[in-house]
Amino acid sequence: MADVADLAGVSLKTVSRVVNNAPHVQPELVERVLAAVSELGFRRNPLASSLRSGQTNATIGLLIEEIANPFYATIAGAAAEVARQHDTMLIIASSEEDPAREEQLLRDMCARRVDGLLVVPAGDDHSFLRAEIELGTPMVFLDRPAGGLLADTVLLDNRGGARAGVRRLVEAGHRRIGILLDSIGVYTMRERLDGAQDALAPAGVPYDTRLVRDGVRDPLAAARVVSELLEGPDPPTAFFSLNNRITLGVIEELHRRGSDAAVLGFDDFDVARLVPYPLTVIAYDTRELARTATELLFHRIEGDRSWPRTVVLPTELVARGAPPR
Amino acid sequence: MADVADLAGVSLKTVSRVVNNAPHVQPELVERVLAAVSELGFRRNPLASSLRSGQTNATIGLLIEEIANPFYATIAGAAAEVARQHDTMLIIASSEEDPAREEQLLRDMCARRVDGLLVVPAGDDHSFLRAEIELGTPMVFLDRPAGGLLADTVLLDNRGGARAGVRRLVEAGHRRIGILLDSIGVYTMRERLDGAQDALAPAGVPYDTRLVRDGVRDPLAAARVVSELLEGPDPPTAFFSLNNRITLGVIEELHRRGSDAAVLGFDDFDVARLVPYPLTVIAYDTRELARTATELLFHRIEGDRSWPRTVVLPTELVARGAPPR
DNA sequence: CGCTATTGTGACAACGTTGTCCAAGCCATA
DNA sequence: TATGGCTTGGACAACGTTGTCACAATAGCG
Repeated sequence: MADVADLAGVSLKTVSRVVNNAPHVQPELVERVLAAVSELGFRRNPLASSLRSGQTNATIGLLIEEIANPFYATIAGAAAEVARQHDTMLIIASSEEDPAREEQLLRDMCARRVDGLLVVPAGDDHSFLRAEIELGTPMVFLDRPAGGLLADTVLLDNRGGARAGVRRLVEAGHRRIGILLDSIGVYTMRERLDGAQDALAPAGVPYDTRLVRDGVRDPLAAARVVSELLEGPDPPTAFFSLNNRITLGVIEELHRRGSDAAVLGFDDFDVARLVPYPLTVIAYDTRELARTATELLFHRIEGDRSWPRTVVLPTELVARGAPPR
Repeated sequence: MADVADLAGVSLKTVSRVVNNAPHVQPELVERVLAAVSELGFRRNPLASSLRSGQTNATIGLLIEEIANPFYATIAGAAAEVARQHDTMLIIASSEEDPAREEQLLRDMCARRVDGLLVVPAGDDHSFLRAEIELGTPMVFLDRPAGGLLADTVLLDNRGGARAGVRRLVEAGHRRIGILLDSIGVYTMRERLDGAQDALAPAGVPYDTRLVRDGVRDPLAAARVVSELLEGPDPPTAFFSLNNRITLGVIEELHRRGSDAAVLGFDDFDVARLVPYPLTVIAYDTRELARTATELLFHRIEGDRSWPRTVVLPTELVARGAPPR
């Protein structure tokens, strides 16, 4: 900047004024400075700028579990889009579901003085962020609530969606429903399971824990569990899979066996149309989830200091897949 | 930091030494400083640090077309993983295939003094980056080559993969092959098309431009084009779709019609196993692509100043999908 | 013509760090 | 006791920028 000032024959401060479009600079000087800027290829260093001004550095952080997962990729895409509308860069970090790593990454982002933070929580204690929040870094949690912290949160209606889906199964006469889930340790899974129970009880269908299988991590495991349940005594006539990875495995196995069990799956997926089996999915708008959260974050960044909000977005039942063979 | 120094009763510089694990500080003082640090909740500001030291700021930038696209999401995931191994943060920005936006984002990232840049090019002129490269910001291009710039590049063997796939179709006796592509303006599409021609010519199969359809943007369009070709005179007996979005549409339409045309698709996709149609895909390792590029970038960051390299990764033919009904 | 507004410009310090350099203290050796 | 080396701590400037303030130049007024 000093070089530019020398070349243009003005003071360093005048250069600063020009590059910041500050008022009260003679048009002629502006011209000279701009000429010098482009001659020297000068570009303002936003880091130094935000160091001095203490103001925003036009960066927000997004913490997710795993970028390569389409759910989080969609979130990242929507967040990036909103960020871009606010001329803000997005830093993305993956916690890989590891609470220790999550804490380290969040601290690191705060140390970088991001303007705000979007967090899909992995751990269940986020009280270490309280100091940051009080220090003025706005944060919005999405998909899952923060642990031990009152903060803005945007969630899906996991429980309501599961309740509506299972109610439909029950109304269709199913009394034995196999339920497959990834991990009961995850908030969304617990909510979905609670929703299923909500729907069973009033219909007088007993909640049979032998039909509920935790720890189903991938399609292969799902296929195996379906086999077990179908070959056991008093097999289920319907399956409720609590995420789309599981749904794929369930369908594959049912298709292979030529079974006609009903399938209800939480999470939609793009190729669902192509799947050779009829199923009902509990769908939701992932982009909307992220968009809502990011917009809330920018409200906070722009100074909204009102009481923390919790927003719950609706889910929808959708019929998918090819009709049975 | 000054507050910490006061509380610990040492000089500011000593605090700096402690937080940087510098040698030659009395263990007792280290203790006092650390106590003060945790009491005051002090955290080093890496931005100010890198401003002063002029050294790395432990951040690399990744420019892709669109985060929500699984291909780019996978790239981002692999890049993030390698970055993490180097204790480096990853900034991700989407160009949305817009060259002007690409230029702006790349300039912005350079202004933020990232340690290096990973770029999936959207535009076809990147000469504006020459100044940055000379200024010492390492860059690696992946999936597509940079335009008008000699730089490190990691590519897939698009042409070879297409050649091998089409050769197999030809060897199976197909003489009329419908080819569907997204946009001839994209480098990878041109390469794949060239590969197809490479395989047709030596087998004496004419390259019939009426069978080549550009501008097929989504599965629906692909289905429509398949219909047209099949209903036209002298319909194709095989289809080569140049990306997986198109493959989905092609299969859906063929399945609907009960056709038994052969399908060759560029790009693998996770649910390919479930697809109710036999197909051959040209697969490749997206994670490996990104990993190779990111590791090359870190070599450069760590001081490798050798001549720019171009790495081409192989593709593989894989049989996928259910056997015909 | 002197007086005050108004506008344009620049000197200076500060943001939070760290590199450089010097000084003080200590010990060992001659 | 004097000399030298080694360890440790601190003063200072600098990284690239901007906020504050003061000053100079111009215009407007009686």
